[in-house]
Amino acid sequence: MEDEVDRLIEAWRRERPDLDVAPMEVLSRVSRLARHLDRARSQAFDTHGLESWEFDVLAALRRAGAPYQLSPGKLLKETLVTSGTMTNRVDRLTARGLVERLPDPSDRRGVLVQLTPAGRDAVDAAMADLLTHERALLGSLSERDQLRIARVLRELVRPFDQEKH
Amino acid sequence: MEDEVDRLIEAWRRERPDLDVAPMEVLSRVSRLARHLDRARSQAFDTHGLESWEFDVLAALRRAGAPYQLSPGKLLKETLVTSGTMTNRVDRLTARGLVERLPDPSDRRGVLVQLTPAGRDAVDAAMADLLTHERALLGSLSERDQLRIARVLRELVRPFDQEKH
DNA sequence: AAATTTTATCTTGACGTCGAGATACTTTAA
DNA sequence: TTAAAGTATCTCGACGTCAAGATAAAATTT
Repeated sequence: MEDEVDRLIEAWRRERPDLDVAPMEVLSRVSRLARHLDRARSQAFDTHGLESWEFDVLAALRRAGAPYQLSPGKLLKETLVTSGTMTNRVDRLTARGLVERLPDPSDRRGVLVQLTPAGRDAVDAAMADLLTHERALLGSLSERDQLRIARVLRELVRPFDQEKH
Repeated sequence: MEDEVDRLIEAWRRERPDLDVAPMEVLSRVSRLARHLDRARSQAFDTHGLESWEFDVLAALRRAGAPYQLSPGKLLKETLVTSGTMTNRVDRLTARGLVERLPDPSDRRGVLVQLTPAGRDAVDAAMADLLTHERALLGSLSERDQLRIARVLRELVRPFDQEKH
């Protein structure tokens, strides 16, 4: 059974028979699937009154464990946005009462961003819901296929993860 | 060997042992890999003086085959952006001499966007280069693994492709 | 044939991100 | 101890996207 990427590849094969377009079979599907996942995520978060970017920040704090504090610098490394963006995000999350800014006791330049109880509740509920949705998406895959594909994807991502630091 | 997603999952398991985070093994890797691919694409296009969004539009026209014409409406379906965005993109590509706007002879409301020879050269060169880079990324995978993963990804994407129309 | 609805494209204003630069504080070196 | 370099965060202007609305033409209905 065909998908959109099959159409895409077929068009390129017709127009550029000189090119080997085999890599698209994997990588174009990864890109398209990711775009769809983003949309599905946004929908799942809608239920909880959260935007995707809000979840990203709150989730980073939640993962850090009690007392759910991270510096803006750590946060922007976790979420891969720039410092100007993070300042803006923390401003808006503060206005919504989901996080608060605290002075860093050990560095007077620094700030700690901390999850409020409301923020923690919001991210916990959203995360549970997100996983339910994701599980449904993977429903068609056997457990064995899931393990297989996870292994292969890890292989593909590794070079990127390593090139930092 | 571990990757960033392993770290991520481990953190969630520690903080939320009540949740089944297995779906992240596949889907978080898809999202992260896609983000990395976007960056790699941007770099590949840099060599040819193209932005990613420029390539997306030019590639859609190129795939359409001679005479490399599509309406703005068709283009925005292919590239998944809104009409305001497409107007803006076509404006800028026209300014760069990579496409031109022609009146649609069969519908006076309509416009046809056509690749110029310079536009065609640019997209052809960029596409060849992109595939070379992508092939390198997939280098570590056996052909068999590539086929396998493509098949599984097609399965995962299909529900999304179908829900439209 | 006139009125209505639909289709195609462009215009506009709001919004979020980026990236360069500014500010304040800390660390290292002289 | 003073100067220089480094680090953490915020400010601000430019840019691209989106979504709603405007305009124009075509298709459909009456």
